[in-house]
Amino acid sequence: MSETRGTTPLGARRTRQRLDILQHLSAAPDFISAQGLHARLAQTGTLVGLSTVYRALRDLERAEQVDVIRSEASGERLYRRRSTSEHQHYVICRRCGRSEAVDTDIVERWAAHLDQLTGFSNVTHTLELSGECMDCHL
Amino acid sequence: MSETRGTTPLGARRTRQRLDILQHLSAAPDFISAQGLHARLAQTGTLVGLSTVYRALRDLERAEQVDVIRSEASGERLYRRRSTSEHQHYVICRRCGRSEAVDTDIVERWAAHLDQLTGFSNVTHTLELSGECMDCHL
DNA sequence: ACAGAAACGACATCCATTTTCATTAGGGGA
DNA sequence: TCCCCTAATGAAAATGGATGTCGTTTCTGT
Ligand SMILES: [Mn+2]
Ligand SMILES: [Mn+2]
Ligand SMILES: [Zn+2]
Ligand SMILES: [Zn+2]
Repeated sequence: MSETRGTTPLGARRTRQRLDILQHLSAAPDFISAQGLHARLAQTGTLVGLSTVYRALRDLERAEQVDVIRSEASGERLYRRRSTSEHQHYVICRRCGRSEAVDTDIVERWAAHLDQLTGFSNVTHTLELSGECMDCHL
Repeated sequence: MSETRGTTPLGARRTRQRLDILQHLSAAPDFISAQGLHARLAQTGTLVGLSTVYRALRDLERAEQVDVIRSEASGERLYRRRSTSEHQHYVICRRCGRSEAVDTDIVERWAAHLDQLTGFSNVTHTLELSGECMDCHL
């Protein structure tokens, strides 16, 4: 009882749609929106409802399986499958969307002291970096 | 010719609405949304169209007169008049919205090297901090 | 196989922000 | 000061990402 079987990770059922979504998300090299992912799935003949894509991404976010940013350009939330168990920060190319993980140890260490520095408790941070990748810069 | 008179800052006309908006925004101690500001103006009998508030805030943002964050809770963009000429980062209380400027020199210096560290050009950053202020923490 | 619950998906709805467009009113120049 | 051009305004409609609804489908443990 209260046994966590490898077959049922976190109360999440394993449906054809969830698998397809996770697979296509993992295959995407960069951040992608719910709608973009839905379009990709459709292209390859994988029929998944848009609502389902939104829900699956929301659940993946809760399970901390993805990093999320907000596109300044389109206003969409963009998702990327995490490579490590820890959250990461990325530089995203403003032009083509290419993303690259950045070493933010310095910032993380600084952030860890914020509770003392600010008088606020349970301080969390959001850090997004954008620039122009070498291919797009001129 | 091509003379920049003090009377015409940046092609922006000085209307009653713009002045009221800037005044009320400056009076607000914390971050406030377009709709919140619009409501505040209405309360004090200052009639300004909601579109006008949105437009004025957009222009203030372009002129770098305000710092902007995105409320995770309401999804709104929140604005705060800048006290200095440089951009700032803040800790915002998740519960009551109180905001406090934070010294981010360390991060700023780190960010200045990102072009070399990442291979991206013109790297800009977004940093948002949220926590619970002393009044709200239990 | 069965039953209860979770997931689907087409569609409706929400809601912040933008756009439209007719009207108003700044402000530089004469 | 008066004119004119044009930016600014605002009511209303449109946009668009995201979430809610609800009847149907599909898991999964027993
Ligand atoms: Mn971090
Ligand atoms: Mn900064
Ligand atoms: Zn690029
Ligand atoms: Zn508080």
